[in-house]
Amino acid sequence: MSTDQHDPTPRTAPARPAAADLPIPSVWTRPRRSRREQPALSREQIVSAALDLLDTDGLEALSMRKLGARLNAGATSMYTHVSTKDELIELVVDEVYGEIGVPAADDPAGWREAAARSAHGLRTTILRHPWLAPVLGGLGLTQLGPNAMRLSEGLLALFRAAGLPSDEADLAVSTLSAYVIGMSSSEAAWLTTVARSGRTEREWFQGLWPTAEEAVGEHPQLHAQYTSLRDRDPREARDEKFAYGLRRVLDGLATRITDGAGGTDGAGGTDGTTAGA
Amino acid sequence: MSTDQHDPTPRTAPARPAAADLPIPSVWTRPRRSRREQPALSREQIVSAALDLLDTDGLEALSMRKLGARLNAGATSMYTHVSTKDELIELVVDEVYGEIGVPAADDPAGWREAAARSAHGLRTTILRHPWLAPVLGGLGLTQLGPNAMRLSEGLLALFRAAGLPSDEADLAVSTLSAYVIGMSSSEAAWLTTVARSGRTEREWFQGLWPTAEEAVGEHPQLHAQYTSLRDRDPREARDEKFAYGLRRVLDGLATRITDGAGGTDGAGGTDGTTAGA
DNA sequence: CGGCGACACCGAACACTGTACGGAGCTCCG
DNA sequence: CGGAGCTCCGTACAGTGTTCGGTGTCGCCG
Repeated sequence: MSTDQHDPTPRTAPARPAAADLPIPSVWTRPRRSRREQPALSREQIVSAALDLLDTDGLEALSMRKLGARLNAGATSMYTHVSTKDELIELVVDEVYGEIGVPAADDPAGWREAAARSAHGLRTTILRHPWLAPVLGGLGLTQLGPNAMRLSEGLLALFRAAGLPSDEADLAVSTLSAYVIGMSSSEAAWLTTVARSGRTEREWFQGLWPTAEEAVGEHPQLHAQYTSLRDRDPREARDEKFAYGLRRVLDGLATRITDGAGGTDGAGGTDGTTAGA
Repeated sequence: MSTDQHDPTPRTAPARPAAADLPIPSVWTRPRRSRREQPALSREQIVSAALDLLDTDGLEALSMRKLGARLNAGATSMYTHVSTKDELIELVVDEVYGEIGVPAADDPAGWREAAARSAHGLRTTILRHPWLAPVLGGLGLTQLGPNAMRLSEGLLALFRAAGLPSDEADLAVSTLSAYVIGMSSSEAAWLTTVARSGRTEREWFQGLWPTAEEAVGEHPQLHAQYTSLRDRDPREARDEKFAYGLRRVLDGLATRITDGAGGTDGAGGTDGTTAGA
């Protein structure tokens, strides 16, 4: 082959020795391979390196300089492929959206299982990349990346196939996503603080106990809740909590699907309009 | 009176004119009032100034230096009252939690309206302080601040009074909160980007339209959804979307309350365990 | 009443951050 | 052979959070 595109040595060799003392620039010390036929830095490369950095070191560890270093590139070289750090993060977010399988819309009767599968998929993705939690909070559900769109489209189709009219399918997707993102982000935040402490989830919880017990003060319900959590496997408790809420959300959606649909929604009382204080 | 504790002049007067030209330091130009009996800087003061800054200029505008300037104090003076910027933010978050009314647990039959009221309260608080969205993503639901605890306790009591056992009341509260936070954060994120553009919500949406139409590409459901949103009042659409999801969540919780409770949960199929891809 | 420890405040400094800009090296097209 | 155009990068700027040493002032104790 004529291309040596994965050359292990840094591309620009010894940087720049000011002006003098450089060891005779010969053909051999010169960097090889053109820049044109293999630009050495690509958007995908940058995005995947950023993802790596985020997953291993967390959100605040991602800096353009560190990212550049990891790619044997200068700090500002990224800006020819990505216009801003925020844009880069949006790209990375869509990248991880790609991990979530798109549900199949066949079998209308199986909508519930399919929706549950997507929900769990979204959750595991968030837990695998906990830095998503604050980022999603700043980005919202309305994503324009191709992978996010594929997923939305699939969910939309799923609820359409289950019998909802198109407007309501949108509402249903948002409801489900909001729940999953809300719950999973909270878990991710918890896991992040635990991880930062270097302790296990259980150790951290028990270390927190004295503080919590005092803070819980005169609140009997909270106290009961905390004590009952004390001797449970935290991870199992989280799994169960997520599953419970998911069942409730799906139950709520089911009232609009399995019943004679096309009703005026209703079901509740005046939930819709009463503003809270 | 001997104390002039709310002196309108800045405490450190004209900052510092280098070395010369200062107008003869006499007894009269000296700052009055002791530091001991009115420390001039208090935690509450700092927190409320920070809240102000956050509400008017957004999350990234909050810096210790700007905060200090607003309080006529040096940048690092905050650190005697607050150990870290993150801690400060936690305090501000609990402060805004205080805006949300705690539900009353009397009248078990009215649980649904009460829960809906709390949900709307949480939502309006998040929309009033949109910087909460990314912050909550990094903090999770488990808050130890007094106001957050008051609210949790109230919600817990509400579901207990409605007939749920204590473990399940916790699950119900989490479900509801996750939905509300997920949905409202998404709205807040949207509003933040809109606000940054200086346009109205409608203008921004219509300006986005060409891009969106292209990005939507081959996805028919998404296309339909976007076009149907095109001629609606965005704010009304958001309100309706939130209300719809809230009804669904409350419907789902209702299956565990108004029915013969104490069942084995069930209702769905295998929602609980199937992991997603 | 004098001294002293505690305390609130602050200026300077450190190690970083995102990014604008100008220039260097390169390749391809005319 | 001369640009045009592109990628890459060093430098620089205007910030950031936080540490540290110092300074002035207070209440308290002897």
